[in-house]
Amino acid sequence: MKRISFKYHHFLWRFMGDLGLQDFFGNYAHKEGVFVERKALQSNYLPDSLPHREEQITQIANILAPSLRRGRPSNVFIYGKTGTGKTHTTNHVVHNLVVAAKEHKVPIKSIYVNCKLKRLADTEYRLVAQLIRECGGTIAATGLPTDEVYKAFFEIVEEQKGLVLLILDEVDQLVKKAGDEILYNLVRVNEELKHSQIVLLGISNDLVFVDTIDPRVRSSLSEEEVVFPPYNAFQLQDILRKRSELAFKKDVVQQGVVEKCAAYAAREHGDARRALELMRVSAEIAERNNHDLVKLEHIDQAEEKIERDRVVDIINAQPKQSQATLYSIMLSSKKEKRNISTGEVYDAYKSLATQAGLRPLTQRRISDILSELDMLGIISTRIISKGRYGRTSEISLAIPAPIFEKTEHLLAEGLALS
DNA sequence: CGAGATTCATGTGAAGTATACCTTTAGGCTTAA
DNA sequence: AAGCCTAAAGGTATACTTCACATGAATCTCGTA
Repeated sequence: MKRISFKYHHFLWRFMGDLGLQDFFGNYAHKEGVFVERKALQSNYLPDSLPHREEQITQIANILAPSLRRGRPSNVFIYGKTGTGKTHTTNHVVHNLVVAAKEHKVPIKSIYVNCKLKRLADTEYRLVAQLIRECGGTIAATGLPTDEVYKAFFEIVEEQKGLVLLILDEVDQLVKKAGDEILYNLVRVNEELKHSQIVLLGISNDLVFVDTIDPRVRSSLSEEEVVFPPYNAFQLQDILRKRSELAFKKDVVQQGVVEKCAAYAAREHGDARRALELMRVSAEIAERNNHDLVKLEHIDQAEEKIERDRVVDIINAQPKQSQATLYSIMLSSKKEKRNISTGEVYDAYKSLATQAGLRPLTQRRISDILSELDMLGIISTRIISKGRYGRTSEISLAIPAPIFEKTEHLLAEGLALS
């Protein structure tokens, strides 16, 4: 599709516009679907109420409340596994705070950055640059001294003449990659700022994360801590029901679907995001198959689709060299069913790279790429020593077989034809 | 037979290099008074 | 003379390479029972 020239595309569009498209859209609009409000199940949807998180809401609210009297609240550290509502709850509270502040004419601004997003905020420089962008400023993507970027950011903060709430989602990812100096620097800023103050709200999936950072930073970063326990199956059911009521028409969800979605997600440490996604994708599958009832079997299909999409997204986001590495793992693991060693992967990679017109990287670099892929959960590596015959990582794909086929095709296309 | 030394294939840390990009500065050119 | 553009100089972040050392259990060596 992407190879279709503009002219041809244009022609196609007009052709369809005249004959088929109107009908198509017309049918689509009148078609009986299961959704009323699809958005209500999407992961970025912010519901008005967050059930079973009342305690955390009051905790955070209490911590941040002094800001309304122009005091400086403590920095907060928020823990919890993925999908326990950390991000939503925090944003919910902060949003309400900002609204209240506006009413009372107290200057408060909030900045939200997700540190996990690759190439956006995974180094010190990029994080600060992203912070500036969030404030509406512009900054060069590279080339500036880091101090300079900090300075630019401070100036923007200073201009606010008030409180700035800095929400750093998934800080643990950032610190793991870029070190804890960033946090130290941000904390240190407060001493230099005259008219403004910064409050850090760190959100982390990693429960032991705080123990790994510099004690100086630790004491100032986690002045207050809030823990988000996982939802249990009943709470998940409750959440799912509430959202389904918003999202679906009446009586389109088969008995037991909610329970099954909740059970799946509860198995994965109570991940509500996953439960909701499962629900939404199941319904989409049902809808696409022209069913007006979301059935249990759709959930299984949905689960596979979600996993596949996740893998495909990750792979597409990878640079060419990582893709080549992954592809060579796939090729060699297909040849031999046992786990593969680093050396084998590197050999396969070298020939593949030259074949695809890439400059082969060194083994050192491939080793790093492998551990990155491991972190992404696409492969799994385990260092083993084979005694007299050296030490190596046992590498295996962490992708289920049916998804494997699709992605392999994708990689082959992306590499060989470029 | 068993304790310690060897050995292999690679993991891993540190330092160096190439590239791409940034700002500043200086010089040359144009323009307007 | 002032203003603007361009190119070189000087600087940085990032991705990668080079170098060097660390690892850890199967195997080897050699002393001992």
